[in-house]
Amino acid sequence: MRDGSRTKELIAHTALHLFVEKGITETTIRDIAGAAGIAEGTLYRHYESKDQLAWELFSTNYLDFARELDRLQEEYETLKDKLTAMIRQFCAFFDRDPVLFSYLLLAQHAQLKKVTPEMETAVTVLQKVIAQGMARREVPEMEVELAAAMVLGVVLEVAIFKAYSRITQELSQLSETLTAACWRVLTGGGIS
Amino acid sequence: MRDGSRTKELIAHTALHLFVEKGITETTIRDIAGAAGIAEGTLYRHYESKDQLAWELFSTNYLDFARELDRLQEEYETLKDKLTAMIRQFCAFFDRDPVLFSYLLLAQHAQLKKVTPEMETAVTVLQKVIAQGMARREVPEMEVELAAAMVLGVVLEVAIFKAYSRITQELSQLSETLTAACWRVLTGGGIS
Amino acid sequence: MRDGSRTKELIAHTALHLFVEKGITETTIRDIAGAAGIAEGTLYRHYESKDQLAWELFSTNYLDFARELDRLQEEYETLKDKLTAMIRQFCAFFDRDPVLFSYLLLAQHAQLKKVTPEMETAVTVLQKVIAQGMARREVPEMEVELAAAMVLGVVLEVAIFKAYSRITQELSQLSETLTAACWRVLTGGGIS
Amino acid sequence: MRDGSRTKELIAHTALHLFVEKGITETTIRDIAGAAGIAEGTLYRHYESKDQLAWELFSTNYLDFARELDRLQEEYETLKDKLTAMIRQFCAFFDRDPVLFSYLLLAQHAQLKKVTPEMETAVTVLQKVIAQGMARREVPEMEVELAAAMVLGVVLEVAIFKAYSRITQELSQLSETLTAACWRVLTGGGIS
DNA sequence: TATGAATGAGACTTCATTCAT
DNA sequence: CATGAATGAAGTCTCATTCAT
Repeated sequence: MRDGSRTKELIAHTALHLFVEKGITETTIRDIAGAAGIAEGTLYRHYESKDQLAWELFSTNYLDFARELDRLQEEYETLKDKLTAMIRQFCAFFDRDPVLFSYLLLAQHAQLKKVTPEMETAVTVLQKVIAQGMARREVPEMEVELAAAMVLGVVLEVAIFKAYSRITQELSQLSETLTAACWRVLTGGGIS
Repeated sequence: MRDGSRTKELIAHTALHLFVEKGITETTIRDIAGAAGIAEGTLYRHYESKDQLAWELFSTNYLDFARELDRLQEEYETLKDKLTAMIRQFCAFFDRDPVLFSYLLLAQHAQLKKVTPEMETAVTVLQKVIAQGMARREVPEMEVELAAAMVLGVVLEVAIFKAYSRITQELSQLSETLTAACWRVLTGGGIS
Repeated sequence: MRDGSRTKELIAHTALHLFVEKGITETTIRDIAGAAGIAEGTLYRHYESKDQLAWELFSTNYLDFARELDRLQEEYETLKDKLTAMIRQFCAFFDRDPVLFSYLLLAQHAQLKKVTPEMETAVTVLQKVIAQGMARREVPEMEVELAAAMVLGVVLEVAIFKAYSRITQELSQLSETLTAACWRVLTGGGIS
Repeated sequence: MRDGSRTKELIAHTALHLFVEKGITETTIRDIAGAAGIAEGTLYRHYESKDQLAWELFSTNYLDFARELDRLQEEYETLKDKLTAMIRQFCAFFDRDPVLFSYLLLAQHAQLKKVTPEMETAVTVLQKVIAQGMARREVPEMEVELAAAMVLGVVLEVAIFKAYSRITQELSQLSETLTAACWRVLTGGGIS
């Protein structure tokens, strides 16, 4: 009652889980309020609308993660080190909060329309890093977008498999395997 | 009756596009009827419900594609040939109807719950093929699910990039590049 | 079911009465639907929203009445004849549908904001007619708006008294009395 | 306590303006609190409810004004003098606080239901005064309610025009003109 | 007295679905 | 088979009011 920000976090947490479980549109305000143990109207003291709640949940984490990745890659010199660190970070992020990851994944299609091109995302960071690596002759030249797509695909799809429990190990345990695979994708089959 | 089945296809086609454009839940029966130039009630002559329409659109194509892949892989002996053919097929499928591909992608989250484990999907086919390849010592042993995830990721994410116009080439033109990348992922960096 | 326009009229009629009885904001969609014997959703097949219903009810009749008055005044030459006819018409309008009149009165404050200046209203017609009468030297010069206000006030307030049952006679029976009073207001007390 | 009554007046003042600007139902407690710079709950320290606030605003001023008029008319002997004084007073009232006048006007429809017949209003005072004038043979006999309606209409509608800025002069400047017009209405066109 | 987070009834509106024509 | 007006359950959101601080 005194601490409104606690309520806001409670709503965010509850909504995130329900969104992932049932889908955003399929989750009703009543669902969220009920699960959070608050009144329906209370939600609107903290979020303007359901859409805005979904967007805030998405943008905050999506953009924050990109910033985190960018800060991280700057600490390293080579593409190989950058990539290693980024994938390690990605795995840690997933393991820390798989539900959040799932949300980012499922919300993408709807929310990405609101992401303006100047916003930095994990994709743009990855492309930038790969482009630099090519410029440094670390890896052979190829279309940057294609390279980024393939690298991203390797990591993302494994995470998706994990989210669907098709893979059982912690993602962090696979970090090196993923890095190696990505590196092979980028280096075009030369000796790693 | 000929006219009737034409109407059904018209509905399917229109719905598919609207579903991709706006999302399934966000697309109303009125939207579909309006865009298809038919009355709202008419849709129910051809589909039991909106859910059933969405499901039919998904299952038909999702499962058909898996069957197609399976039939194809049987024509080849080695994993490498199987993979090459499957990826070629995947790219052709995408290029033939990118909207349909987008639909399968977006419908996944909601519809996959209705896919029973015994149904054969592209994922199961891929896993089966990879498992055989490992048994045949074509590629080194590793967790099949992990291998499948990585291979799938490479191909799928490139398709997604293409769907978002982040990549401009036709997917079929990238077929060999993708196959090579997947192969490197699987073979652990040995000489291809 | 076949004739949608009948339903629309039913809604209009029901809403009008409820709006007058309870006020616009105080009347709910459920009230209207219940009183009209239709489902709540049905209202939205005929009106975009409650606001639009209130506006259509207002504008149609308000503007129509002005047009009617204008057509009428054109049939006469002198201000006196025009005024006589207009007041007679006003009284007939009131007697024909007192509820409609009450609605126009009560909706004014909220709806008049949406009336653009170029729209012709009873007020503008009255001002025009009085201005012409002054130009023709039928009545002494004075500020047109002031003259119009006073004439309108005489007629309108009597109608309001009637609407509140403070006056019991039919308005049409008072038509001549009102005309005479208005004329005295305009002519500044000279011999009529 | 001094501070408290100041807060109450602040609320009254703020609410009055918002009520006129947006309508009573359309004005929320939050609107009022926000505009007055107080918390939402504070309003309830001074008024039982929003309805009671609206009613107090109305009844106080509406009834006070009637009392004022009544006291005033008693100071004069003849209808003509009474009327002159009352109209002068009305104009002064309007010019002093046009927003308050607008509020009384717009609140009428909703609040008048709560006005019991024994309460003295401006209308009853006017009727009483006119009835006396007729009894004194100052003006010809006619239905008192009708006479009152017409006189009231002249004055009220001019005020309304002024409130809508269709008339620009101060109402007090029109006081004599209005009195003369009303007199002509009452005297049936005889010599003023 | 003042605050403002919380409440919850209820308002408006949407939309999948039905059915008489 | 086609139509489209009608339905009514359910969803989102508002807002007067309460109450712990």
